[in-house]
Amino acid sequence: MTDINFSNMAAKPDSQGSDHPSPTTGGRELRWDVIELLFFAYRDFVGDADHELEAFGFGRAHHRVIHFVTRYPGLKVADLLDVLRITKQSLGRVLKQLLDEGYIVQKTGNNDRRQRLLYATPKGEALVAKLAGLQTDRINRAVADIDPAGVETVRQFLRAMIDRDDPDKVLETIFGGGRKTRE
Amino acid sequence: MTDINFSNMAAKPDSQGSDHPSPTTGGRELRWDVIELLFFAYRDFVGDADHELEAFGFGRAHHRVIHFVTRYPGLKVADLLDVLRITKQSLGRVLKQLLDEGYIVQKTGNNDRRQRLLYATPKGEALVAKLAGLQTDRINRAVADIDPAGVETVRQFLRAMIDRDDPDKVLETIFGGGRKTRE
DNA sequence: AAGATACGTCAATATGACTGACATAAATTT
DNA sequence: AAATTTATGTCAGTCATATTGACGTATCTT
Repeated sequence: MTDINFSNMAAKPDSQGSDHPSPTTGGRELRWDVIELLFFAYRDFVGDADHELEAFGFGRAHHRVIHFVTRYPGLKVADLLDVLRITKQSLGRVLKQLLDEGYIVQKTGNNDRRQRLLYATPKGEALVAKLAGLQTDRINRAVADIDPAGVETVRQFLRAMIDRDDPDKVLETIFGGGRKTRE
Repeated sequence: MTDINFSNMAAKPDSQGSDHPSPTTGGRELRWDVIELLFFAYRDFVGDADHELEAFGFGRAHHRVIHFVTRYPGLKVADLLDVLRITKQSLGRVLKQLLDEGYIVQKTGNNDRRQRLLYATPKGEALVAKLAGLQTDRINRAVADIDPAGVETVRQFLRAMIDRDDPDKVLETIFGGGRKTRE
């Protein structure tokens, strides 16, 4: 068992305690605590799904694709590229696998027949629901001691952490009634 | 301009509105909203640093290493592996680059001379402070409309999202006075 | 002296990302 | 009708980050 009690690890001078005091570095208030909490929270949050995905031979990329396709049926390839902030080529391989293995189907657009609208199959939806269930469990544990108003504050915080300058379609939906791009 | 107003994208039946009502899927309450907010919030959060890192020829892996070394001086290689949840080999290359380019130095442990304790150089600290500054700006914008009690709720939420079963050294520090592993 | 530990490194591999180029079909503009 | 643009798919090559497994060396522990 590696030696335990931080014989080496000195607490940084500017980080006087360890918790929430927003230490300063060079006169600037840096939110080390929130930065690190976000890192660890997200690490463990995606870890839930990662574990499960291994059993399917999928990775995080597959999860992101099938998740958003399930949630926003009829998503176009171009929309997905916006949301995931990856390139067509990166998406291509992952999407092809999900199509080949029957998690997603494509339908030609009605108005524009160049478009391939994406829909999750029941198989795909089941996988997404399973993964979302794991993540929901974690969220529920996390908000167990937080009242509804507090949970709304958490949502407000997360929403405010997101760039709003050029929202993609999914974000417009999330931020509800955005209609920024047209009246 | 791609067609705007969701001519294709049907809102999922179980997601009646778009915002916070915690829709249900198959009788189970799934927190789609928080799941997606976490995805977008983290995407944009790390995006800040990613941009800056390009100028240095570094990636996210470098950031994580130099960040934790700066914040917890004297961190051992083994500790870093615990925190980052990667393998020695993955860490090796990144760490070597940071050493070679003078962002980090190693010192032999006093008690145990097998250990290589890691310390950030001023150059390394400057980079970390710069990146943390960007992330702090985003956090500050996000909490601008949230009162101190609300910010504390956000911290509470993030802390509760983190696995506590086998905390590494850094987490023990963050969770302050944990001392779980020994009296 | 023997064994365990901390670290470094080698080889081979996988995944997810990238750029740039090019092809096709369908829509739009001229 | 012809030219252009758009939406998508794909090819080739590359890069960064991660993996497992094996092995070596110095050092600490037993």
